[in-house]
Amino acid sequence: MAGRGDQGGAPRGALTPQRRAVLRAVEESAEHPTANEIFEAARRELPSISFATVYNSLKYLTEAGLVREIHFGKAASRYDSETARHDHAVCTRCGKLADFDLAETPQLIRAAARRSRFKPESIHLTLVGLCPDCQADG
Amino acid sequence: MAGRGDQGGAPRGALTPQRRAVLRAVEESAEHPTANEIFEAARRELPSISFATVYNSLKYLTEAGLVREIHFGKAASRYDSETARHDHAVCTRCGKLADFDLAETPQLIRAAARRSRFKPESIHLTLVGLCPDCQADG
DNA sequence: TTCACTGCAAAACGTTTGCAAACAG
DNA sequence: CTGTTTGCAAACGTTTTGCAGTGAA
Repeated sequence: MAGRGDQGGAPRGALTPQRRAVLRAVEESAEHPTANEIFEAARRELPSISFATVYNSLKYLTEAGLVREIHFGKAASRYDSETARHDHAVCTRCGKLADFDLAETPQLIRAAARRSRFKPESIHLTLVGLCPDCQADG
Repeated sequence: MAGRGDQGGAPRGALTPQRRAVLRAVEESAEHPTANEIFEAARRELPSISFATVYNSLKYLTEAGLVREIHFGKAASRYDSETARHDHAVCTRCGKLADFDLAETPQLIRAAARRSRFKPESIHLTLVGLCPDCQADG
């Protein structure tokens, strides 16, 4: 079945319309979207896109370094178009995920490596607390 | 169906044989076990224990502060009987998860809170790299 | 009797995979 | 052709839930 025209064939190994739509969905989302949210957004632009393609595209984009995958707890993965190293803060009340950057991470990595005896590659730092909005709402 | 004797009835709100078996499984595991591994270990001691009970018990023990749940990436949750605040290191080669403790976390929390404008509650820090064994195996 | 806890089975959730169809090169 | 990508649907692993049965209080 199938084959109405939009689907199928692709250029060799690069930015297909689907991948572009997925990338745009990540870039244009203010928050850090989940695969599901990306799917919905991409579908508005490319109604025939499938869930599997969203996942394939995210995998491709992540490996290509255009997008970064973030995890916290057992919740669904979220995606971030800011690919440089940075830190996260999660709100315990509304669940918002914010980016920030700590200047002292190089020393931090060295200290952590010394203590753990691991050969360091990267460090993940997440602050858990109340976001500014939730602090205000009481 | 059922009711062969081991299952069922329980004291009001506390350490049942099942919960004790689950707690022991976490404490006696050298590594940080997954729910599945805990299930297998607990079953050796209490053959009739079910998966659901392991999850219920882990939830109870976590809320009671006897056990701590740790996540990394999209892998299954792992459990840790060391409940004091501490940091983790994950090996990119063999997947081993090690504990360590960074002395400078209070300053770190303050710096992160200042940068993110969140009201801090806790901080999660994970070093990603090569564990000592995998460094040796080259 | 009441109520928390157990065991089972099925459901739910996010994610991955197998496969046929559809192209680009 | 060959090789890659898509869409669909079904499978997967982890975790949660509904429900009946059980026993301590």
